[in-house]
Amino acid sequence: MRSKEGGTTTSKQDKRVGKIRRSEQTRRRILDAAALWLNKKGLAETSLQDLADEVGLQTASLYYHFPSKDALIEEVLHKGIEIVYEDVRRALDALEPSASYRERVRVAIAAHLSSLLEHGDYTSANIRNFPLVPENLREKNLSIRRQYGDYWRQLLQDAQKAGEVAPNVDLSLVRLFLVGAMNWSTEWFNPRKKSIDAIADMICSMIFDGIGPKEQRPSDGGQKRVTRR
Amino acid sequence: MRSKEGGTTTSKQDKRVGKIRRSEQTRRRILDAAALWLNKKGLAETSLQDLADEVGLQTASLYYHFPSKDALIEEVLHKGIEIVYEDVRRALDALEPSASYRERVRVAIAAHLSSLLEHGDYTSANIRNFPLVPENLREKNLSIRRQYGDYWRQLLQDAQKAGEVAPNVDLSLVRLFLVGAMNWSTEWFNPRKKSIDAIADMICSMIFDGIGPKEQRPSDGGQKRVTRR
DNA sequence: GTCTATACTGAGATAGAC
DNA sequence: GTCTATCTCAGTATAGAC
Repeated sequence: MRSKEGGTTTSKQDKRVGKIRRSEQTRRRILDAAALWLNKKGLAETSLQDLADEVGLQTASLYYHFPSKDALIEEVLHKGIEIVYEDVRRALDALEPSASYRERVRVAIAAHLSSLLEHGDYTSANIRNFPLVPENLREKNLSIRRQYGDYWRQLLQDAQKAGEVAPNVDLSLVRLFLVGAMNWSTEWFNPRKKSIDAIADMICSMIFDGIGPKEQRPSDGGQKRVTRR
Repeated sequence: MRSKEGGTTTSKQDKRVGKIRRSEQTRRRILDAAALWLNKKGLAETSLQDLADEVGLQTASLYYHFPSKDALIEEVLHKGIEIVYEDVRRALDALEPSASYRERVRVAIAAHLSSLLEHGDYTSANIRNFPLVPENLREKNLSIRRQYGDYWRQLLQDAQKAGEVAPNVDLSLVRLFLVGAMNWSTEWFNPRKKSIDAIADMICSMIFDGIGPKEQRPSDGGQKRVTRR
C-alpha cells in the first residue's frame, strides 16, 4: 500500500479531521498526476498544463500548492525512493528471524520489483527520470538514495558473513548489477507474461546458483550431479 | 522528412575526395555534439542553441544539415544501437571458432560495456535517453533494437544447446536481466575503480556460477581462462 | 482555493542576404 | 554553408478578481 497521508504531511493542527482538508487532497492529486506523467512521458514532456488538465485545474492554481515546478518534481522524486525503501524494509522486517539470507534476498528483490512495477508511479517515476534529471533536482535525492544503497550493501554483507555468499565475491558489483537489472525492468516488464514473484524467484536462483550446467565437468561432459538446493 | 543521407554517409558522387567535403565534416561534428549533450544532459536539456555553441555555429545553420531537431536526434539514436551491435558482433566474430560459449558471452559482455562506457557518446546517448524519449523519436529505433535483442537471444540459445547453460533456465529472463544490468552501468561505472574487462569477467562468473558458496565446483573444465578466484 | 488574464522567456523553425 | 533577423508558439510564472 501507499505511504498514506502520514509520512511527512500529517503535522500541523488538523483542524478538521472529519472533512479532511481538501487542500491536502488536491495537493496529493497533483503529486499523483505528476508521478503518473513523469513515469509515462518523462520530465521533458510533462508540462504544468498537462498536470492541471489531469487534476482538473488551471495551471495557475498549481502555484497555490507548490512554489514552483521544480519543488513539485523534487517532492515526487523524493517520495519515489522513500516508498521503495520502506516497502523493502517492511517486507524484510516481516520475515521470520530464522529466515535464510537467500530467502531475505529473494524477498527484497520481490519487494523492490513490486514497488517499482506495481505500487503506483512514484518509484518508477524516480528510477526512470533520475539519470537525466537536471542537477538541481537531483541533489535533494542523493542522501536517501545513499541510505537505500547502504541497506542493500548491509544485506549482502550479512549474507556473506553467514556463509550464504561465497567469500571471494565482490559484493559491490553484485549490488550494482542486481539493483541495476531490477531498475531496468520497467523497460520490459509485462505482467501478462510473468508475475513479479516468479521473476524474483528466477532472479534469485540465477544470482545464487548461476545459469551454468549443474554438474561436474570432467572436461568431457561427465554427468555427476552436484545437488544444491 | 528524413530520408537518410545514405547508410553511413559515403553515398553520392564524392566530387572531391582530396579535400573531403567540409559539409560532411560539419554534419558529423553536429552529430557528435548532439551525442555528447544527450548523454550528459539528456534530451530535455539539450537545445539547438547548445549544439550550435558546441560546434561554433548559429542555430539557423544547423538547418542546412538537418531538416529538424527530431531528425538530428533520431540519427544519433540510430547510430547508438548500430554501434553497439556492430562492436559486439565484431568482437564475437574475432573469436576462435573453438571458443566456448561461456567465453563468447564474456566477450559479448565486455564488448557491450566497452561500447557503452568507453567508445564515444552515441551508444550511451541512446541507452540513457531511449526510455523516456517521445514516441515519434522511438519508432525508427525499434527495428534495429529488436535485431540486437535477437542477436543476444541467439547467443544464449546456442549456449544452452551446447550444454553450457542449464536446460531449465529461462533464457528470456536471463537476457533481459543481463542486458538491463549492463545498460544501467552508465549510472555507476567508474574507470578508476575497475576496468571494463574486470567487470565483464566478474559478471560472467556471477551469471554462470552464481554467488552462492561453491561446495565443489570445478567451474571451467578446460577453458583457457585467466584464473580469477 | 481557484479562476482569468497576462507578462516573460526560450525553444524550434523560416527567409533571405552574403 | 553560414549568417542576421524574425516569426510562432509553448512553457513557467505572477497579479489580482472572485
